Amino acid sequence: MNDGPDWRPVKRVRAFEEVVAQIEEQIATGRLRAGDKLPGERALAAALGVSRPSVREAMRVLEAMGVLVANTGSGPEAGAILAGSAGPALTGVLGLHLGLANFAVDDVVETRLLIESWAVEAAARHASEADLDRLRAIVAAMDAPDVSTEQFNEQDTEFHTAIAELSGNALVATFMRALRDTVRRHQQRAVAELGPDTGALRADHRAILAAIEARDPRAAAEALATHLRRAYPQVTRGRGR
Amino acid sequence: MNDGPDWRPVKRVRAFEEVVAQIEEQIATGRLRAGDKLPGERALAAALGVSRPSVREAMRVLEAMGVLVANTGSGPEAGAILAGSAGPALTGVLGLHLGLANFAVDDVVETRLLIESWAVEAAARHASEADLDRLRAIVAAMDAPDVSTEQFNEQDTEFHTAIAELSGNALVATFMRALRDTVRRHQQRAVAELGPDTGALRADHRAILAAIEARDPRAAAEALATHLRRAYPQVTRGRGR
DNA sequence: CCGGATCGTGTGGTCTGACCACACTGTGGT
DNA sequence: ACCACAGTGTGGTCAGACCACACGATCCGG
Repeated sequence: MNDGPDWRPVKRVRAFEEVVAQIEEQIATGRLRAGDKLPGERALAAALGVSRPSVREAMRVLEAMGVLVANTGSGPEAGAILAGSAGPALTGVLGLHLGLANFAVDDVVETRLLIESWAVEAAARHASEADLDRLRAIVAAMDAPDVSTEQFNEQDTEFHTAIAELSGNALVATFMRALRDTVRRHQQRAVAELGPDTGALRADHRAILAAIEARDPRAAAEALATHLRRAYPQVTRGRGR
Repeated sequence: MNDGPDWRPVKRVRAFEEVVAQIEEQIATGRLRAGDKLPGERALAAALGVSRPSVREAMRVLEAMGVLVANTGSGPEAGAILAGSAGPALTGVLGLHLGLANFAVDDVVETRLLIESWAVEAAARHASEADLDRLRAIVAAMDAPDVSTEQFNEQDTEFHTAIAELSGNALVATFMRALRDTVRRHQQRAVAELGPDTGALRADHRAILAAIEARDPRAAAEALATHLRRAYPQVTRGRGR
C-alpha cells in the first residue's frame, strides 16, 4: 500500500493570494463584517508590504466571489465595501463551467428540480399569510392581459425566487436563483425563448400556489415538478422524488 | 403602473471586465474549450488594446472562478490553461459568505442533507457492480483498526463524494463536495472535531452501503439522514419528507 | 447672512516600463 | 552520444505616474 515518497509540489504563494488569505481570515474571525469598509488600496499595500497591483488583484478575486464592491470617488460610499450576495458569483461560475462542458444543462435543470421541490414543500409547510399574499400578487400580475414576454419572464423569476425564500433557507434561495439564471441565460442564447404558450405555465403557477395555500407539501412538489417538466422538456432522466 | 423615467445607473465598464467578458464569450461560443491555452498576457494585452495589469486582473477573476490555472516557466504546461473544476471556487464562495453571515451553518448542513438524500437515492437506483466495489473498498478501509482521525476524515469525504458521483449528476457532485468542505472547514475552526466516537459513524456507512446494495432508494435516504443527523446534531429544523 | 460656484483631496482605474524567478529548448563543447 | 549552458518566453512583482470621479470645505457674490 506504500506508494513511495509521494512528494507534494511546493505551492508557490503569490503575493495577492496572501492578501486574499489575510482578508479572509479577518472575515472568518469576525474582525471584518458585512458593511465594513476596507482601507484604501494604497494604505493596504503599505500595511501588507506589497505593491498596489497585488492588492488590486486580490480585490478582483474577492469581488468575483461577491464579497465586496468597489466604488470610486470619495465619501462614505467610496472604497471597497464588504457586502455581497453570493448569487451573481454563483451564476457566473455555473455559466462558465457550463460552457466548458464540466456539466450539462440537464444536470442544472435536474438540480433545480431537486432543490425547488424541497423548497416548495418547506414553503407549503410554514408560509405565513403575508407570504401567501406576496405569491398571490405575483400570480395575479402574470395573469394580466398585457404582459410582454420580457415581463412574463421577470415575474416568473420572482415567483420561483419567492418560493425559494419562503423555504427559510437562505443558501437554498441563493442556489435556486443562480440555477434559474444559469438555465435562463443558456436557453436565451441557444433557442427561441418561451416555446409553449404561457397559458399552461400560468395554470401551473396557480396550481402550485393552491397547493401551498392548502398546506399540502406533497401536492405542491408534484405541481412544481409538472411545471418544470413542461418548461424544460429536455429533462428525461429519472429522479428521486 | 408607470413608475416614471426609471433611470438605470450607467454602469461604468472597467477594462478588466471587458477582458473577462470577451473570454467568457469565446468560451460560450465554443471557440475556447477546456484544455486550451490562452495567449500570453502581453500578447493578450496588445490584442485587446489594454494594459497588462488589466489583463492580469481579468486572469485573477477567471482563476477565482475555477476556469483557468496559470503556470510560470515555458513549455506546454506554462501559461494560462483553461481547466477547471468548479469545486474549489464554490467552496471558497460558500466559506466567505458563511463568514459574512449571509447564511448560517444550519442552512449549509440542511442543504447538504437535501442534496445528498437525492444523490443516494439515485445511486441506489443505478449503481453498477464496479461502483459498489468502490464503495465497499472505502468502507473496508475505514474499518481498519489503525486509522487516524485525519485518515478517517479523508475517507469519509471520499465515501460521500463517491455517492454524489454515483448519482450521475456532475453538478450535484460538485455541490456536494463544496458543501461538505465548507462544513468541515467551519467545524474544524470552531469546535474540536469528531466528538462522537467513530463506531456509530462507521456503522452508518455500512447501513448506507447495504441499502444501496439492496437497491432500496428509500432505505438509503433514510440511512443517510440518520448518519448526517448524528454527525451534525445541530440540524433541528424540519425538512422535506 | 445665505447660497451657490469652485477648488482641494482622496478614492479607485489605468498605464508604462522595468526587473525577477522559472522552465523549457536549442546549441555548443566534450 | 551526451551533457552543460546560454537563450528565450512565461507569469509574478514592483515603482511611479496620470486620469476620472465624487465628496466636502472654502470662497465669493447677492
